[in-house]
Amino acid sequence: MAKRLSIRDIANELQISKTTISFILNGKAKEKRISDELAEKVMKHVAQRAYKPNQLAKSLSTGKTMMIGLMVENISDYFFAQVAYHIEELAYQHGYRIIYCSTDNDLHKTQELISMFRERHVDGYIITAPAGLEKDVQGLLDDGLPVVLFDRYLKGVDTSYVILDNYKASYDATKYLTDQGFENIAFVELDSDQSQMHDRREGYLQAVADAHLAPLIKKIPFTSDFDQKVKELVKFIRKSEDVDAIFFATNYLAFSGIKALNQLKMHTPQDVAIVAFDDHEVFNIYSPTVTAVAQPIKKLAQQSINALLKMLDAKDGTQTLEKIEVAAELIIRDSTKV
Amino acid sequence: MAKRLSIRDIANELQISKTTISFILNGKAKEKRISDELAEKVMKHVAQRAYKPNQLAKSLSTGKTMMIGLMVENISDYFFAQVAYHIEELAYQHGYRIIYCSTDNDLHKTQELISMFRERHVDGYIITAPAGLEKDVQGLLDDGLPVVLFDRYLKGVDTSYVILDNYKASYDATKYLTDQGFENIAFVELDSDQSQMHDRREGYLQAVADAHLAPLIKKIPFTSDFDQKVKELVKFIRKSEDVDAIFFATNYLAFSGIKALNQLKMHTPQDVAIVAFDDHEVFNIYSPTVTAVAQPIKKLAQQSINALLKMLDAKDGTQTLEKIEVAAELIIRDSTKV
DNA sequence: CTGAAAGCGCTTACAG
DNA sequence: CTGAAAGCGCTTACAG
Repeated sequence: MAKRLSIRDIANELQISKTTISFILNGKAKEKRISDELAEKVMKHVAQRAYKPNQLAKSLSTGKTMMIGLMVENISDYFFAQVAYHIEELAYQHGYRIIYCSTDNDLHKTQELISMFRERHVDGYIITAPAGLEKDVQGLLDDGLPVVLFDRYLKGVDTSYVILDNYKASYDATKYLTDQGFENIAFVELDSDQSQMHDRREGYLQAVADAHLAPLIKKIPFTSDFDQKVKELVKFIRKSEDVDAIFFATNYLAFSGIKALNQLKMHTPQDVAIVAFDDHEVFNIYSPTVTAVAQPIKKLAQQSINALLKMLDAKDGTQTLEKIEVAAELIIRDSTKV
Repeated sequence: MAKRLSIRDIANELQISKTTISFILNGKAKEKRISDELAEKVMKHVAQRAYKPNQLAKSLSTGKTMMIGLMVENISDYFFAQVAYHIEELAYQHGYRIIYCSTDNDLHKTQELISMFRERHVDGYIITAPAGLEKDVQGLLDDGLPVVLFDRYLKGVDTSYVILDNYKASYDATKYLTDQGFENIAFVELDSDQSQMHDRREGYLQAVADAHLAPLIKKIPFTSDFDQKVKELVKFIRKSEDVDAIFFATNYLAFSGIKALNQLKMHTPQDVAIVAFDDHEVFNIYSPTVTAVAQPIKKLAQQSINALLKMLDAKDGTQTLEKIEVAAELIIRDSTKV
């Protein structure tokens, strides 16, 4: 293994001190009043020798790693994978690298991952928090580590967050259904205790109430697998004969629902209309195409990384928190045509 | 920001040397013949003070970071996201952390990412290589850095790889179609120059030839977006009237094809049967469900990380390379029913 | 303008 | 069995 060049090698080759080279490499030539010629000479030589500073050593002495820890619920989920992709891209442009992981929405696993990220000294965090993570996030903040909550916030934790305006998005989608004349709109959700689920349910309830209709909520166990969800939904749909529209709180639930409807030989939108929260590329492929509440993924990614960069740039004490609720977009397709 | 504990703090608190503590923490207590009592006392104190060694410092002095660089084509793609998820899990169990990135199959971007990973001193690499990366991978190997090629190999680069047996998988799927009595089987692929595309095409060609049928290949530009692909396929299908089955070389192509068939109001499998390379959860949801060549994702992930760990463990000189071709599984569903 | 020196927090060869 | 010391490759306060 070829020995890597160190700053000392460069210093020796050029017969000047490491200090001077370090200053030049870190853009402090002007500030330290180093002559332009010298700076240029060094830069040229460094480029020619293809010298790359050792980031490990740099991090050890500066305390910054230029790494951001991104904890999503599951990196293999379409929504999170997309978000991760964009965040990676944007972070990269600002000199930051991303290190991801999947929390599986498991509190214990997430706590372990945080402690691993701390050991690795990541500079900042973007987290889709499972319920119960309040103390751990507060712990990070107390130690001066910036955290941006993503997709859901944590009550009582005062830090930046970027979430969808779930309440309004859900309200609007439901109202769209009532406006279309649907009268028995069911809401299918996960029995999880997260802020976004809660807000989606509330939006639905309000819109139904505003239209003087009766709500009907079906909760599916969070831990059930795909086939179990389908089974649950088949049962539910079968016994809810008068339901004329179903609003699924996530796209995965919608997939289970579509499968269930297929099994029941029911047709969309003739027998029952459907709307899904969270768009998915597939919704636009099969017919009927599926009406969906689309999260503006790029925008969410952008806002998150921006919020974090702002905290990262802030000198101690001047923290500016950003609490952002991004508006969703209702994409109307064939599954709700009347 | 609370000052973190260092090994020196622990040493002071316990009135023994850093050396001893370091030995104990690294499981060398026995080897260094440190008394059990002392070792236990230290461990207890470390646990109680919640001392975590600084990985940065550790890495700087050992030269190991316990990080693996995982470069996939696109982390937001279903297949790669799944693989990444499993690799992360397995690596974690062996004390390694994963740092991912997406190459977008772009040579230049990939080269940059490699150089970024080198700066970060990752211990090993798992790479889905874009065409033309031969020299860069060889460069890593020359510097003693282990590389496992994933999903596709690179001709002339002698290192471990884990790929699907694309040729056989493709041959078998095509043979299944000919056995079913289909006589005009088209093969839709991307015009990219990667080993796996090449092997899939060859498998198809051989199976068609073996059945004394004529091949029909349609190449779609790699850079086209979804709608462009659909358009191309609509044109292609319209003018290829006698085609009775289409074999798509990737699941994304299959999605475009399904959309195209929908636009043409053609029915599957009555008008034309379809098979997709790479299974997708959605293939089992909509009807007709889609026959697919499934990559055993978990197995691929497992083999890859194993191959890498083997190289990582090897003392210099005793490298054991693994060149693994994993068998695919043909999952027969409704889209090819006769 | 420039350099010698201390320090970041570990590991480990060496000496006893 | 245990410790003082050098070293990993940077940065930066300090001195000139």
